[in-house]
Amino acid sequence: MHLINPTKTTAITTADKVFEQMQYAIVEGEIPAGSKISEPELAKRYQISRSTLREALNRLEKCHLIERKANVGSRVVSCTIEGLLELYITREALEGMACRQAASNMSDQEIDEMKEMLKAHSQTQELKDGVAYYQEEGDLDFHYKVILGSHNKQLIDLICGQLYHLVRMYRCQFGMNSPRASRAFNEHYQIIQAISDRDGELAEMLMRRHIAASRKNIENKIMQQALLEVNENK
Amino acid sequence: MHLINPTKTTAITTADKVFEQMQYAIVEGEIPAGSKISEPELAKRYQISRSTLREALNRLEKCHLIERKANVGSRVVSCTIEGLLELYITREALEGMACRQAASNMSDQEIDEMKEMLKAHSQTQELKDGVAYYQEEGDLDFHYKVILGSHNKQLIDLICGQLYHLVRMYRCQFGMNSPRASRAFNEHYQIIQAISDRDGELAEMLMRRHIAASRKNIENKIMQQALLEVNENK
DNA sequence: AAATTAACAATTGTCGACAATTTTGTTTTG
DNA sequence: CAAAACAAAATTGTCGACAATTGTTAATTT
Repeated sequence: MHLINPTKTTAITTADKVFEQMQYAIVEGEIPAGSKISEPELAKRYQISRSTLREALNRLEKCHLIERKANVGSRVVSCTIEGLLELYITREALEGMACRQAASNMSDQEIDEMKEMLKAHSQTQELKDGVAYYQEEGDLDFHYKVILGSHNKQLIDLICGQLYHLVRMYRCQFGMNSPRASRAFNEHYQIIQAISDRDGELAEMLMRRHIAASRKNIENKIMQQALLEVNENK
Repeated sequence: MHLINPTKTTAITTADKVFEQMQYAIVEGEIPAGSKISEPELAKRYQISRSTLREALNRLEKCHLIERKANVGSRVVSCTIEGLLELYITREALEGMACRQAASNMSDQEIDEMKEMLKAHSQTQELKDGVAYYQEEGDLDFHYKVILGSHNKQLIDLICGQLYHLVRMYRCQFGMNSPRASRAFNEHYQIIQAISDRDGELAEMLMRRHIAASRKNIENKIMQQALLEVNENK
């Protein structure tokens, strides 16, 4: 998954590096969701000046991982259920369109590569029955390829550059490395087929259903979790 | 149009104010599209330090009006035809979904207000036959109301906070304050009707067609312009 | 005692200076 | 003469200090 978790990153400046570190820390909850950010404290922790830290904070704000108020300060975004649903609605719109565009704009070679990737993932999944691996890495990998396949810079930047950090954060914080793998796999296969057939309308529809299904799956999981907690407390 | 061009803004800090000034300057082409940004020069022009200017630049980058490269500097984005089309494709996806959500989430009162706004615009249009006014202000106003009506913070932030500055920039730079007013008006009316009927599916479809029509209109206009230039040069 | 005000501490915003990098122009070399 | 290597100038990135604002605690007033 070099696209999301690259060992060799494009980070040039120290602000970039701190940005990446903080990004992981926030996504994984090491810096807790909803917590206030103290500039002096973090500057000390990362051994940089406040100016550099603020530069990093600006980038975190760009991908919606923190929120700033003038003269008050920054907070890590909090992971609410409403926020999660809003995020998935937005993904449905953007990735659906990206998928439609991919059906028009991907080269034959790109399509072939994606088919092979899916084949490889299917084997890996069977061998290790490593559901977690497939769901986490494979799913993201698939979506990334489709988005990039749209060849639409605006869409690519919005989804990959901004939304997906939030997506990963929600996945981590709500502990969603979970199943739906086999069904998702079939859905992926159908989507590639539609792209391969250059059927943009169908491709968009399938991608939207795929994401909507994922959203509903999560909704159910959260419902169950809530019910469980109610039962424990009585 | 207080939503886009508020007399009383929420700008608190000086970086905010400079950001707003530069935003207008870029949208209206006073700072030319594609031009390099010299931090020392602009800091002098706005009578602020470079740190403050860089804070403003970060916000401009957030709404995609400038692009930065590490150790190289910032450039104002350039208005290309491909960029324009990509922008409209993205709008189609996002505003379509926002419209679907608006059909679910707008209150009856909000819907009534929007109906009245449209009525007012229709009268203004007839009286002054001020096509330009309607197209420029009225159209943006309508779209804003729908987007806000989605009650989806993610969508609202993406569209209003980021995309629309670019939309205005393209409109300014390509000189698109032009007709399509009467047809657009009917389309607006149909969309409100669908929202009022709580028919999200139809509302989304109509909004997408509305934006796609606008995109095709622009495509044609650019085609003609290109043809004109070819004829002049021979 | 509760509420208001006043002083204080802490945090954020802004500034000017220095360090690192890129760009430009010149010189050198083949 | 073209290309590569070097030197100088300009630009960006980073730093620490000061100014302005906010949040908190203590004192005052009703």
